[in-house]
Amino acid sequence: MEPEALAEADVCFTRCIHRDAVQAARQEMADPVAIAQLADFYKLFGDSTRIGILAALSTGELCVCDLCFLLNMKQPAVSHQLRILKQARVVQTRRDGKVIYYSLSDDHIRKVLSVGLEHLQE
Amino acid sequence: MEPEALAEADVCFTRCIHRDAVQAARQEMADPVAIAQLADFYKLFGDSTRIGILAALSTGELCVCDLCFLLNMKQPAVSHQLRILKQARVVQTRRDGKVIYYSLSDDHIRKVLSVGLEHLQE
DNA sequence: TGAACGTATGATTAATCGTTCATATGAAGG
DNA sequence: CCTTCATATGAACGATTAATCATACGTTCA
Repeated sequence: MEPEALAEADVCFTRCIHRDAVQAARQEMADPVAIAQLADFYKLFGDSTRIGILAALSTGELCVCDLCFLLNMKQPAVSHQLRILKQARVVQTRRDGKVIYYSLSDDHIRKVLSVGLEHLQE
Repeated sequence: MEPEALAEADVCFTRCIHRDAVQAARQEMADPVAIAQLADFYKLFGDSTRIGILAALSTGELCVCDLCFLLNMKQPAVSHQLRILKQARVVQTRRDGKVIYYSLSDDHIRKVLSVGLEHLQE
């Protein structure tokens, strides 16, 4: 028994497989690593708190407390999400004395937001 | 005490608030409803299984079992995710006898995928 | 109509994730 | 230095969610 047939039976006990279409998809689509990275990237946008933060920062830099006030959230909650966004290099920081200003690190982020908003108002 | 000051103290006990920047952000950024919708939309892309399905379907229509085989997943898992994607009108179906073919419902979806992939390979 | 097959659904479990409280860090000013 | 203030961090809890198993549905064909 060849390995492909084994894997096939392993996931679904059926013979309805369009091998040509599957083969084509396998070649055309992004590799699994890119898929996983893409999911991780979009996961950042899949939370209303973080989207709120990003939408706010898309209008200009803000400090942590601005975001707390604007989004009506507690400070640790905001800081935790900012940490996630910063680790993913989606936002960047600038320090001025005791205040730390956050801003979008990339214009790509702004584009992702706008593409999503476009889709919603089709 | 005016209501704004009350809300302010409620979320963070600090006075570091740039009222002009917050005010500007509040006017420029999308309304909270749109923000929530946007998060729900991107949540669909924030899972590697669903992104895998969408990436596969971006190459053409496939049946459930094709996706099982291609992504090496069990059939109920695929069906559950397809159900979520269909409810969100991200994919659509076509029936041919016993087989149900899934495809992307919209070219916007393809664009979202490509914008994300662009960002990753900067 | 009854068997076979592709797909959908329900309940359950396991793991992920965001918020919260409490506390720590680190810079500025007296 | 010692306090104040803006922000960060850690632990714990609660909620969401995806995979799994078992089973139901609906179409086709003999």
